[in-house]
Amino acid sequence: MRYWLLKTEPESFSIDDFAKEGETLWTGVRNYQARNLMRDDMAPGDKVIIYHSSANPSGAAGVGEILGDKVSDPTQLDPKSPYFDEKATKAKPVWFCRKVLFKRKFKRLIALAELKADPRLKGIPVAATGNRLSVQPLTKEHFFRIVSLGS
DNA sequence: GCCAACGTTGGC
DNA sequence: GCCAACGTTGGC
Repeated sequence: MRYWLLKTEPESFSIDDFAKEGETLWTGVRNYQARNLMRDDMAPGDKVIIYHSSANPSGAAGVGEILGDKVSDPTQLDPKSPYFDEKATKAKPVWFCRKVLFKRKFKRLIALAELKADPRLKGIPVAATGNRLSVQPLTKEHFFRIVSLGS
């Protein structure tokens, strides 16, 4: 089993939206490295930290779990979607997503400043300068440290 | 709103 | 294949 961090902008999809919906297709990833991680390296049962980006403050908001196999991202075929990709076809999709199950919301948001300051989270990708990847691998230790900070 | 960091595009 | 220009992300 692997552990991941998934970024979302709470203005468009927050941990509360996620809690309300219960499960969601994690669409809209449009970066090849992030896509490859979602498509090739995720597996059902993997655990994810939901991270609020471009927020006040930004930080870790809760936990989810990967459900099922990779899925063609339906937004790439929708001309009305901001994620529409004219190079993609139904037969040859370019972008993939996963269904993610809501597990829980943290008792408090663990702000980025706190993630950066925690010695047990040394080396965590989201704290690195300029790291824009929206899907990031986490070590088991880092994952459980964040969970314990949020419990 | 600023700007640093990074990814992508496209000319050559 | 190099690299400058440009667009985007995302913290502050």
